[in-house]
Amino acid sequence: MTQKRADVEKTGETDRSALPATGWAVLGLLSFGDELSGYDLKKWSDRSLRFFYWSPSFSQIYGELKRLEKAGYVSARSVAQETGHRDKRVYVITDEGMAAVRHWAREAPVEPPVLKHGVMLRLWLGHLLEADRMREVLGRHREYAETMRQRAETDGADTRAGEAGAPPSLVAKWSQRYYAAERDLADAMLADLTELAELTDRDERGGRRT
Amino acid sequence: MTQKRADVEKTGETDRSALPATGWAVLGLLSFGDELSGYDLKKWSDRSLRFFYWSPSFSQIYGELKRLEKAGYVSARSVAQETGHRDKRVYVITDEGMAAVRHWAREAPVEPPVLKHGVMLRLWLGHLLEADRMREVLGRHREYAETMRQRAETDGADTRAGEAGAPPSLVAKWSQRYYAAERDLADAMLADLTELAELTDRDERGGRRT
DNA sequence: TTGCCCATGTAATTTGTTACATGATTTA
DNA sequence: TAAATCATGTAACAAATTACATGGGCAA
Repeated sequence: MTQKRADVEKTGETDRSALPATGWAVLGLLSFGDELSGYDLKKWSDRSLRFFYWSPSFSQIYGELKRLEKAGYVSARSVAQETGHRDKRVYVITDEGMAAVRHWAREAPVEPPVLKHGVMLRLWLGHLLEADRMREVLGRHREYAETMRQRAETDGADTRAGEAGAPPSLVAKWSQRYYAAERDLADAMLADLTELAELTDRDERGGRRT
Repeated sequence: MTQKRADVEKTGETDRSALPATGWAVLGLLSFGDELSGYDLKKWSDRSLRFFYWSPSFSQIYGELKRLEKAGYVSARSVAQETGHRDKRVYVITDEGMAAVRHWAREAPVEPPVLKHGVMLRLWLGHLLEADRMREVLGRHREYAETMRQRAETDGADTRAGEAGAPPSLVAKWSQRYYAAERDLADAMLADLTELAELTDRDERGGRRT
């Protein structure tokens, strides 16, 4: 029950290479080389990061960009829009930024995956639920997983920005398989539920209890 | 790109049935009927919730318990310890608490799962990594998944507190399968990596480029 | 003429973490 | 005698969300 203690010495200096994971994620998007606005980054993260690492909100992306700029990892410029649109602020990764992400990707310890599975949280409370509600929730989740799988498939090409017809990246492939597995897991649980119902049914008929 | 807007009317009243998911998780633990301390809850959540819904920190559990008590969903009493230990504060769910979780489990909309997969975040940055680092990270993740699978198996009996030899709950089964799938997904990616290396190798020998 | 898309950002709030304080008991 | 376990809690901070402000263009 040890409360984790960071093994960082507490010198008064702020570690400039320290960023929250979201910061690395945003810098990672930029590391593919394009000059992008906060808005672009949000859209792109919705069709890439989203499948394996949640997509940050607009305000967070804007915040991270500011932090990255201050750290010297990205540089920004304003571009005027053709039509009456508001000016756009676009960002590119700097050499220092590139070196920093590379270093992070190669050296930083990998945190274990975080899973917050709302569906299972409900089903875990099975003693408070009717079987029908369980089936309903599971059915919906099955559809969600299948939809995500399809999206991972179609958006997979986007992972390498631009490059049309590029082969799906390893992670894009992983995502497709992950959501396929999630769908199959839902099916398996649905089957478990049916089996359980049959057992109960038989027991009731026979007047037995296990 | 719609910024989500809660469909709750903004009457000045605070909705007493509103709780963060963590609050429901803690109340859920208590809904199994035992009288437990914050410390107990943390330990138990580490071997149940953890597998499908992250385990809150001590301080959070203590905070949530306070909130639940204020809402009337749990009641607390202090019990003296035999030996010199500090007094223990134990909690039981109230009837209102029971009604509230039940209602939540049955009616509340189910949020989609949240996944933050640090491992994939690294591998997604494959253009900055050597194949060896990728293998290393994946190998470690494979071991992590296998360990979690085993723990889900052994801790599964704990899901229904007490009841020795109780059959594994649906969710315990799901967790075991989930981590087995996670392990297999790592193996599949490792295989993809090998295949990719072979292709590159062949191309280099033949002097071709695809 | 309603509502969505583009576009950027601030403010307020909530959620969650780590560090720290305290202290007795048991185990290696 | 060092460490881990039991036990509860506060304070400071970090991370992330929602709400809000602003405003033009475009499609149904």
